[in-house]
Amino acid sequence: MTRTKDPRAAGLASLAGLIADETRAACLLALLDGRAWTAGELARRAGVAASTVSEHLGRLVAGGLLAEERQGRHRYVRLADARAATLVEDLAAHVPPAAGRRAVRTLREAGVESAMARGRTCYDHLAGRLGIALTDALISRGLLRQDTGFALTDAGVDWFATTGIPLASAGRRPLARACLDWTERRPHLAGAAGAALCRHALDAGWCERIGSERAVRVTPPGERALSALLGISPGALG
Amino acid sequence: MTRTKDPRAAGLASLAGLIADETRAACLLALLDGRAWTAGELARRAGVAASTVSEHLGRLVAGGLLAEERQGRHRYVRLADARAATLVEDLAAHVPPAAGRRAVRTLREAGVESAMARGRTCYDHLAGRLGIALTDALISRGLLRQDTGFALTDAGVDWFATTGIPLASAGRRPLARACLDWTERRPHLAGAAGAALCRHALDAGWCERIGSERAVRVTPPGERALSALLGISPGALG
DNA sequence: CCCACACTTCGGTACCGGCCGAAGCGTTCC
DNA sequence: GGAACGCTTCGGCCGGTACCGAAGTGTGGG
Repeated sequence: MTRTKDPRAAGLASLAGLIADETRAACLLALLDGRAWTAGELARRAGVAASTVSEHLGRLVAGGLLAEERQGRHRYVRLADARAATLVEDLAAHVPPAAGRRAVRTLREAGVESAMARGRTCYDHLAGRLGIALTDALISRGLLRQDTGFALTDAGVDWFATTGIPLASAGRRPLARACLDWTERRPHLAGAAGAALCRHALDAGWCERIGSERAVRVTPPGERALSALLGISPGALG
Repeated sequence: MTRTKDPRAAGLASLAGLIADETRAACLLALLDGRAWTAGELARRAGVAASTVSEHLGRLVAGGLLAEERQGRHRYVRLADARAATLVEDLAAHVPPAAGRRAVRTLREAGVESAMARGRTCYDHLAGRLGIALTDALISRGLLRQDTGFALTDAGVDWFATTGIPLASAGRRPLARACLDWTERRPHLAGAAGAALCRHALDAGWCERIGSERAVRVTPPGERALSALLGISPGALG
């Protein structure tokens, strides 16, 4: 018999418990790129046996943080929705930066790391120096304001419309939301507008993914478009 | 020798681990009222021995979530800062609502519960129906916008100034932030502006705390002020 | 000066949960 | 059809930790 306890506290504790394991945390961080991973990929990434990660994924799915999709002998898994991604992002943003340091060993690792710092996806929006540059440009042009909160201005809504980026007013998801970048330690545009911008950038060929990682690179046409539409100089993305 | 792991994942897991215990979660939720509690009060609240809660508080302080202050034979403990409060709020907002249900047994409990639903503090800002009414009033008067994010408008900044509520541009804390209310399941005003509004409401006698709980009540002068300044009818707070 | 009180430290217990390897199951490829 | 592959289930091991009561420490009151 368990003593009469607060169910709110129990819910909070069990939710936090889902993330409170290093292996599960590593899976969630990997999945923050917004794409679907197989169980085996996550096991290799986390450095544990396949059987171990299988049990972890079962718990994360049961807890509603992940959605799964079976295809043949593969089990694809991804973050359940934008809410789950926000949860992980928010929590990760509270991790003291000192804990994020990591010794870079090989040249290849250094290359991947600098590409990630330059530009990457963060669930469904753009992050890294690219994300910061976009956010700064939107702010300096009066399309987004960050001084009194975090919201698009009317001019900002117009800009999306005239630029041809559809802003789906999807359900209850906020249009603009701040997401704290962990390499830059500064907020950048997330939410429905951030997702729309990212999708358009990939669709229109402004950016392309590098290899199978979550890093993205700005293409030459993308440089021209960003310069023309937002006055972003290519040097700002170096 | 521990295998080469991601220090980011380790940091995330250990942070979540601080919250991933029902007793610690209960303490954090109790401390969400923004005031300082003694170790004994928290022990009684959580239904565990004093020695148990003592160890938990030690871990929470070491983890940076709580700040402590010793006074004589008492150990006062409170949330370390607005960041820590936001962390707990955010996480609690993701707890499925079904987990929040709780059987109300006594008449006294029902009274406390309805008073809390009417108005309460959430760390340093106002929540409950009172918080929602304030937020709605600010939005309908064009002082706050929620449709494209969450930010004060220029008119909103002016309103605070002319009403005599100082908006300290304190450090990096955002002026306006959305906090999801767990009784109303709707966002209300938090951040520096929410804190300033709450402090002013208590200082000016618009509201007063009920007993030693976190519930607050609107006073008659407060009703007049809220009606005159924001057009909030007393009925909206019923 | 002594007792009551709030809290902490310590020893001990019980339990939960992460991990692995082996075996089992279904899919895909040759 | 058989072999390789990806994943899951199971049993067992191990470490970490939540919990308590009892004893210890320091403060405040009578």
